Amino acid sequence: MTETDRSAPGGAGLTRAQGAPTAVERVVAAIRDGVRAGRFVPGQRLVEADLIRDLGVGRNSLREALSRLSSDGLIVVEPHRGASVRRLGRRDVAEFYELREVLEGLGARLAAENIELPGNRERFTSALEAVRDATGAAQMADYIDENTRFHRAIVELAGRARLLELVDQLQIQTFRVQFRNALARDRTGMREYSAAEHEDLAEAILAGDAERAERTMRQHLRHTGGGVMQLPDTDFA
Amino acid sequence: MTETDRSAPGGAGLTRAQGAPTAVERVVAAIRDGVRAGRFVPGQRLVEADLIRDLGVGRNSLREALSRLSSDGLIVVEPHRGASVRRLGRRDVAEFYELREVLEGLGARLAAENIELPGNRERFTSALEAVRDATGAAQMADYIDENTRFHRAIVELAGRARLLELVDQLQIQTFRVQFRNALARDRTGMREYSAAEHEDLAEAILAGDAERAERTMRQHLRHTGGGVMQLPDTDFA
DNA sequence: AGGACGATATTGTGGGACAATCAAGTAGGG
DNA sequence: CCCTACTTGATTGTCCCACAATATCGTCCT
Repeated sequence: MTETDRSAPGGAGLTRAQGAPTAVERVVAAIRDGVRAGRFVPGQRLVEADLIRDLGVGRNSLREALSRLSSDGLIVVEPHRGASVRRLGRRDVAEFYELREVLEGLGARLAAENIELPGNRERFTSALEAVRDATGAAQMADYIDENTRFHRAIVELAGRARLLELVDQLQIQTFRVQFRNALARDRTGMREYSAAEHEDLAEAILAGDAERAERTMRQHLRHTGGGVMQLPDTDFA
Repeated sequence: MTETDRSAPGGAGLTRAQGAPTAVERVVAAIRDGVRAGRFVPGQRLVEADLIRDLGVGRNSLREALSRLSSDGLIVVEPHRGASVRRLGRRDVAEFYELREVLEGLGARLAAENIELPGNRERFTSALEAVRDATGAAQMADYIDENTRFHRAIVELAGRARLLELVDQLQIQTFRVQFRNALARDRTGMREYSAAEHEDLAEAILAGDAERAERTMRQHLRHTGGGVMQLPDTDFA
């Protein structure tokens, strides 16, 4: 029936091998992307029966998918009340940026240390140019998206599987909040500020200066998080 | 049939509310404790049918439990091959300690900042005295256990839910390796060294010196991790 | 109007069935 | 005798159904 579409390179489980990206992961991807894109709004209930009908999967597969999403912190499952898209309060967002600071700070440090490894410099400059181009993109959303990719690329260079997994989870969360208000207040001034910090960061990494890379990354995320925290209450839970 | 025993304060899901510690969590706790205690050895296959029979649950519940454990990184699930207890290589263990360093470093910093909050000082001194007593315990395993509790207590003081969750996961992993060889080589010298670092750490936290608390914690974990990494290959995968 | 009760909706759990896939053992060819 | 291909068995992936447990909400009685 349902064609096994083997796309969805999202960033599934990491302790999981990849042989056939079948079934349950389709649901995980669908809901995750739906939340990211805002089709599922925070607090919205995710009724099993509806999802089964819409996604065309069995209840087992659906429930397992919900379980995984719950582990990732994207949804909340309350006993006998079912799943709902997680609401992010100020406290949550602040904690996420705090964690990103230490984790991506470590990632930047390691990336700088590993910059001489074969292929790494090429991969990094490629990601850097992509985010440079996106600075002038028409849609703020596109910039945020490319920005996320840039940060992720750095952690990839670090070469730590579990670290990458953790950062992925946190990025999705902060991505959500950033995205929510991206369309409304599109302040290109913020982009340029962010872009300038990216250049500093890139310089440090390309120079192999681990210490400076970490410091710059942490500062950058502190600034970004601070900006997000200044948003009005309506953008949170 | 099976009485719902509401013990198991292990540290289940954190985005999950607690109303009735029912069913699936029983399986999670059983397997998690089994792995921790060494009843399930790394690499051992976890066949669904066997677990269903031994634990007396349905396949649905069991599979959901395995899914959660996989998310926590305690087991590995390969498509069409089933679940098995995760094998920890040197690389894995090194990464775990690296992550603990930044995460618990942050935890110690926040704990120092929050030491004046009502009840915190009491809770901390209580945990400190417990680990002091355990330094002279008969069994090395008991010391390791109390040591883990001490570290966890610090992160609890930090007051960050997600951070505590991440640290819990990592502690279980490093706990496994430490525990494996605890019985064989019981070097009390290591305990005393570790205990001395704990005193430094406690002093910093009680003094509210966030900077020093973080530095001391990181140094302590670096030492501990270094010690574990010197173990022979037989203690890893 | 307020509270107790009951109907409805949804989830938690167990069990069964079948296809897909993997692992191993066996038979056939060189 | 060794290597390859096929058959067989074991195990998992997925779906379906049924029933119990629980929450949610509307109704009725006082």
